[in-house]
Amino acid sequence: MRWSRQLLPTLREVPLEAEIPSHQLLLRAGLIRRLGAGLYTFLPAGLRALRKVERIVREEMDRAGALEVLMPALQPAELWERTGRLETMKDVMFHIGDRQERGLVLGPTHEEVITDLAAREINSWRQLPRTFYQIQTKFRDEIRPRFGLMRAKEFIMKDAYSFDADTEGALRSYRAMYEAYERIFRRCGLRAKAVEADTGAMGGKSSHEFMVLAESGEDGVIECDHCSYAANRERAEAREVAAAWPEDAAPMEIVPTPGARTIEEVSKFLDAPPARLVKTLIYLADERPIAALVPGDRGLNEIKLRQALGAAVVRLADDATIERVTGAPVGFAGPAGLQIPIVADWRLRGARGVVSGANRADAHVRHLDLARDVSADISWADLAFPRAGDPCPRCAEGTLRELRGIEVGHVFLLGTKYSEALHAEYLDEAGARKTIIMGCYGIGVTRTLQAVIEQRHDANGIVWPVTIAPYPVEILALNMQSPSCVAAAEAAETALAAAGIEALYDDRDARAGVKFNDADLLGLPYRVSIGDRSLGRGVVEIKRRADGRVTEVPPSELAATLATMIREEEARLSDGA
RNA sequence: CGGGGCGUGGCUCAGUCUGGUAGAGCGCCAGCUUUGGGAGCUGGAUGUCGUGGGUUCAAAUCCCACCGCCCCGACCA
Repeated sequence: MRWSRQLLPTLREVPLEAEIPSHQLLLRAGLIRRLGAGLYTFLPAGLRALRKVERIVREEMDRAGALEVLMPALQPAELWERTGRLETMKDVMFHIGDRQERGLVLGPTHEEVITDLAAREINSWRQLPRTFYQIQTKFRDEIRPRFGLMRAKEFIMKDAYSFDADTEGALRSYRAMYEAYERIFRRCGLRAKAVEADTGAMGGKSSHEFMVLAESGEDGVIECDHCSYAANRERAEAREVAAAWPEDAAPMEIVPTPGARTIEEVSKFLDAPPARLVKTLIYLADERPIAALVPGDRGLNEIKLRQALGAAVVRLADDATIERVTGAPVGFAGPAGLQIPIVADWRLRGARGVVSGANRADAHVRHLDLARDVSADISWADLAFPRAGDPCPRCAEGTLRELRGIEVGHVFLLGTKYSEALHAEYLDEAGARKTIIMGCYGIGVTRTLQAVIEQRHDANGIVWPVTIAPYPVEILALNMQSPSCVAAAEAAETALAAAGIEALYDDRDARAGVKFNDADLLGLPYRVSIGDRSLGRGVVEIKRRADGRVTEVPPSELAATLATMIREEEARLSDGA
C-alpha cells in the first residue's frame, strides 16, 4: 500500500480532546477520528490493527474449542425482563422501539440472548459442554465516556459463554477461557495480569479480570510483593490485625470546629492526624439509614459495605436524611449518640483517644472511646479499601502494593443465574432434568487495541508488536526526486509483496525528516530506509522500531531477512518469552 | 446527574477582562530552490467566532437560554 493512496492523516500537534498517551497517539497516527462523545470511526490503518486483534482472539477461541456465532445487537426488551436485568441495567442500556412500539434494547452484553438459544437448542447431556463466542459491537450508555476507545458508548467486544452439566465441568471451561486469554494478550504484545474481581451486575460466583498495568488505568489493583495474590482494589481482602491504640483515659470532650467538615479540615483544625479521626458516613441500605465508620485516612468500599449489611443497594444518604438522623448539618456526624445501626471497620476495634463529629453543627468530639462512649451496638466488618503497606491477606510475609490497571478482559463463573431464569435445562444420563451451569467471558477488543498503545509507546510514537501492527513493514523512500531511490523503493515494494509481506510504502514527495517522524509516530515494527547514500554501498537499512537496532542488507536479501525477523518476533510473542 | 473547564479556518492557540477592520504558527493549493531526522522564498485558498435571543450606533468580546466537547466522581470490556 502506498502512503499517497492511503488515508493516513497524521497530526503534528496533540488534539485537545485527548488526555492520555494512547488516545493522543490513536488520533495523531491517523488511526481513529471522533464522531461524538464515545463514538469513533476507525480509519483504514486503525481498522487493520483492530482486525488483527480480532484474528488473534478468533484463533485462540477456536483453539480453545469455542464455537463462533453472531447474535443480534438489537434485542427484545421482554427477554431482559425475564432475568430482571431490564430493571437493574436500565441505565446502561439504550432503549428504543420499532414502529409497532415493541420495546427493543441495544445489547450491552448477551447473556440473555445466548441463554435463550441454549434453552431452545440444548436438551441433552450429550450436547454438553459447549462454549459459544462472538465478536460484535456492544452498546452501553456510559455515564461518562472517556479516553477514546477505553470507555466508549459503542465498542467491539468478544463475548463467550460456556454451558456445562456440572460445576466441575464449568470450572474446566472457565480454566480453558482463562488460559486462552493469557495467550491472546501475550500475542498482542501485552503484559496483562489476572486479578481476583467482583462480579458486579453480571452476578455469579467468582471472577478474574485481566489487567494491563498502566498509569492511566481506571482500576486500582492490589498485589502482594511476596505471594501471587492479586485483586481488584474493590474486591481485595484484608488481613485483620489489631491496631495499637494509645492509652487515653480522658473523658470525651466536645470542641468547636467552625466550618471544619472534611477530614483534612478537621485534622488541620484539631492538629490530629487523619488516622486518629473516625470518618462517619451515613448510608441508606435498602432505604434504611445506617452509619458506617472507617478510619479517617481510609476510603470506604461500598461493595464491602453492601455485603456486610446483606443489602441489595447502598447509597450515600441525602443531606436531609443526614440532618434528620444526626441532628447536624453534613460534615459533623459521629457515632456517639446516634440512634441508627452502626457498622464499623474492624481497623477501629478498640479505638480510643480519637476524633469524630459531635452530631451538632460546627463541633467535633475528641478523646472518643468507641467502646466507652457509643451506646448503640456496633457490628464489625472489613469496610475499608486496602492500600500499599497493608499485610497480605494470603501469606504471612507479604506486604501489599497498589497499582493501576486497564481492564481488558473479564471471566466469570456464573452458575445458574441466567439458565434458571430462562429455563436452560438438560436431561442427564438418568433422565433427570438439570439446570445448565454457565460461565461468561469478555474481552474489550477495541479497548485491548488501545491498551497495547498505552503500554507500548515512547516519546516519538507507537511501538507496535508485529502481530497487530497495521502493517509489519514501512518502506521509506528518502528522496522521491532521485530516480535511483524511487526505483529501489519500488523494487522493494514488489519484492515484499511477492514474499507475502504487507508493507506500507511512504512514497510522498516529502523530506526525509517528515517521513522519519511519521514512521516513528505510526510505529510500524520494521522500517526499511532506502536512500542513495546506503544504496551507494549496495545496501538498504532495516530499523526496528522497538529498540532502534539497524540491520543493513543488500536489496536482494531484503524480503527474506524481513520474513525471518517477522516470523521470529511472532514466535517470541506466542511463546511468551 | 453533581462539580470544574472549554467552544475563534483542518490542527494548536492569541484576541474576550476594557465592545469599534478577525489574527498567528502548523497544515492545505501553485511556483522556484532544497532533499538521510518535521527546509527556504514567493503567491494563494479556507471563518454563520458552537446555536438562538437580548443590550448597543456597533458584539468573537457584555447579558440570558440552549447545544456540544473535555476533565473530576457514582458504572464497566
